[in-house]
This record gives sequence, structure tokens and C-alpha cells, in this order.
Amino acid sequence: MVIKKLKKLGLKLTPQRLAILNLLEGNTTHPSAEEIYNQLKPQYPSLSLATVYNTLEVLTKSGELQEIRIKADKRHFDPNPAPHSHFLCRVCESVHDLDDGLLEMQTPFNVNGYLVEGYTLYFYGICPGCLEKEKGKNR
Amino acid sequence: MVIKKLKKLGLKLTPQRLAILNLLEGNTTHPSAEEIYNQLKPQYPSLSLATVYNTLEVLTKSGELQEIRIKADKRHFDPNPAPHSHFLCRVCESVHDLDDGLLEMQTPFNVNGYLVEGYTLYFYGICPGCLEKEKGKNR
DNA sequence: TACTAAATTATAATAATTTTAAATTAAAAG
DNA sequence: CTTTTAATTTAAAATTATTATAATTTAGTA
Repeated sequence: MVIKKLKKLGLKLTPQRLAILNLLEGNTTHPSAEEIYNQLKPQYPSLSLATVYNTLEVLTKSGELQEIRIKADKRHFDPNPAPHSHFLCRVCESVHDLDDGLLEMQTPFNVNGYLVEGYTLYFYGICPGCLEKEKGKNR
Repeated sequence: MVIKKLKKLGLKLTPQRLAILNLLEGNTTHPSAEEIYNQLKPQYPSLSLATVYNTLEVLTKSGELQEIRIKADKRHFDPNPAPHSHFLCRVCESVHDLDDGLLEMQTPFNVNGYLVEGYTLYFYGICPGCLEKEKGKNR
């Protein structure tokens, strides 16, 4: 699990990193750096936001996480580094995995002379929960 | 053309707006707000960056332009509001249209209970020009 | 236990974008 | 054509996520 991941990458096993990785493990809420920071702060009062950013960057670069840039102003993080698409609800602003099966490609590949090494597919709209609430209103 | 667009939207016909729209008309370089500002500044010395942002926002909201958020730090703008994908070259940092034909969907549609109203598809890699230069180096 | 490079921290810096409030102006009304 | 006014522009300050800095601390090793 988490400890093995860090060792594999030759990274020091600090309490901060363990906490961040444990929080992300199996987490499907796609938190931002600040959300991670706020959730850990009570248990790790000395934790710095810079450390959260540093850790997220190291883990992203080494392929353990993926960054989601579905919102203009804030990045979100996904502990699942495998390519898959995401959905942003314009009502509740939450980010969801969307396993649409619409687009699954092996990279790298070539299109029109362009060498494509990666890609992102983002969907925008209303999530099932918010759709349900809207229905309620119209009754 | 440009004048009709502004009138159709009920917007005042200011020199700044005309200049911005004319610069974008048929432009395939996907400029950022700052690039637009820098290109127009010599001819319109009083032009303010805030005006460029305001105009781009109005035009985007009214569906005349689309925002491209393919880069982390900067937004780019495309005078073609029709959905199509984009490519960011990691060498020269330029943004290109990529008419891949991989994904063309009518919105809105439903997937897994999600109401999808829009989507973006971004590709990352190396553009034809930069690939050519790299070949040159390896000789 | 001591050492050292890596990591953490608080703080300051950065940079794109947005807000503000005053001044200007396009377009409608007279 | 002049007046009016609401929209627009402007310069400047504010905002906000993220990154850089430099001093301090610490994990892992000898």
C-alpha cells in the first residue's frame, strides 16, 4: 500500500506524506490541495499547504496520481492515474469519475502529423444528485 | 461580419470591441488575452487589459467564441465556437485545432445518469513543426 | 549516536484574472 | 443637432491559487 509506494519511488517516509496518501487512497471525491490541507490540519497542526502541493506534485510526476484541471481556478487530484474522463457538475461544483467508454486510446499515437502523448476528456453538466433535486422543485 | 455580430448581441459598437473581434476573425493562433492586448496596444494606446477580458467574456458567454483551457496558467480563445478538439505542443507551447473526428457528439446527452451539456477534449504532445526540428537534431 | 541530504515550514513572491469606482462615450431621445 | 443616460472603458487595487525562498527540522543511514 501507501508505504510501499513511497519506498518504490525512493521518497522519504514522512508523516505528512503518509497522511496525504492515506487520505487519497480509494478517495473518489477528487479533492483540491486546499481541501486535503483542511482535512489533515486538525490531526497535523504543523502541516503546511506548501507540503501538500509538493507532495501532490511529486506523486503526480511519478505517475501515482493524476491532476484534474476541469475547473478554471482550482486543480483537483485523483488517486487513480489511469486515463479516464471526468465530469463537473455546474450546480454543486463536484467532480466525478465518468467511465463513459467513449474514448480509450493507447498513447502515444499520431493524428494529422501530431504526436499525441496524452489527452484529457472533461464533461460539463448536471450530476444525478442535482438532477434529482431539480425534479423535486418542479413538483 | 463583426459589426453585425455585435449588433445582434445588443452590444455597443466600440472601437475596442471592433478591434478585438477583427483580430480574432479567422485567426487560428488561439491567442491569450494578453497576446490580444499586446497586439492591439500600438494601434489603441488607451486600451486596457480589463477591456480585453471583459470583451472576451461577453463574447464567450454569448457563444461567439470559445475559451480553451488547455494550459494550466493561461486561457486561450478560439473564434470558432463549434466544438472541436485542441492540441498543446509541449515543445513550442502553441495551441492548434485538431480535427481528429474522434469525438463528435450532440449535446445535451445522458451517460450513467449524468446530463452532459458540453465537453472538452484536449491533446498533449509534439506538433508537426517541432517533430521535424527534432528529426533534424538526430542527424 | 552523529551525519547529511531531503523534506517541511512560514513567509513572501508571482501572475492571471477580477473588482472597483471614476471618467468617458455610443446610441437613444428630444 | 444637442441632451441624456446607461453601457463601456480605464487605471489601479484586490484576489487567489500556486510557486519560490531560505531557515529549520527530520528520516534514513553509517
